[in-house]
Amino acid sequence: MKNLLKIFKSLADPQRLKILSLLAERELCVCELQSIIGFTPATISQHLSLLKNAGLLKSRKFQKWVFYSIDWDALAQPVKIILETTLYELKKDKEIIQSLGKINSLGSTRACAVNKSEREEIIWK
Amino acid sequence: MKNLLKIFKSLADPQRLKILSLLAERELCVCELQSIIGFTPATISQHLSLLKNAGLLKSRKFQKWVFYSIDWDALAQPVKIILETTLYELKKDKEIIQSLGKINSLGSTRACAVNKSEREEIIWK
DNA sequence: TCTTAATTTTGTTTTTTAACTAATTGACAA
DNA sequence: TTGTCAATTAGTTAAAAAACAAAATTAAGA
Repeated sequence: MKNLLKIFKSLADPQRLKILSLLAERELCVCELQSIIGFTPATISQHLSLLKNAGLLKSRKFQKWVFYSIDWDALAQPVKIILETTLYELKKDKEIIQSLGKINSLGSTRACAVNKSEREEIIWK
Repeated sequence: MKNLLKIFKSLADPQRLKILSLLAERELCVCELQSIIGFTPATISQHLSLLKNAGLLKSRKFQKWVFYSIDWDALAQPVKIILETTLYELKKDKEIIQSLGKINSLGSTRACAVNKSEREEIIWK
């Protein structure tokens, strides 16, 4: 029960649902998430470590940045089902749609976006 | 998002997961739930109204008692999937198994169990 | 009608959670 | 090595949640 409980606690917050929806699109670093959903870097970092601790996310360091993404491979089947269902539903939400729209307008001049092609060759840890 | 959030908040508590697992077996009144999982009637009642408010439960009055059960018919498909997956997983949990065992040893001499056959003819509201 | 039993509501206390600021760590660049 | 930027950790505060006891409500039964 403890594992499931951790999952549900991690899903029981609007900011974290937003973060998950964004990470379902592509990997993002803390500063990108911050610029999309607001709050301080510390707050975003807290949400991310909570989600990671629940087993939903993985992260990797690249240069100065830490990139987070959904850890699909590590998810147990039932959790995968719950997360997929949730993400599918969230795509209909106005506020989520708005956030997703901001991903594309992040701009490629951001420091963390400059070495994109190089970054994508790095293996996940 | 608000609806899903309500669902996840309602699932993010060990007592409520236990209550849902019990109600997945059969309808139960507040006093039966109380005798299985403990806490005061007021606390049980609070958990039940929170779950009902999230749309997961329905209730009906029969004589002195209020019987609660899972409102499968009213659940939207994605919520149904999430709840089914969750209940399936919870069946493997030691603590949940223990609680489920207590359903059968509730005893038919309980006041609320005496008119069982009569009760089951009453329509849900 | 009056009493009793089951449940709910109200008010209170304690714990947990979400946010912030400030201090620390880690990686790179000057 | 030193400075800078990204991220994390630590410490604080305010809000939300979970429990309880006590009072209010509702339905039966005396």
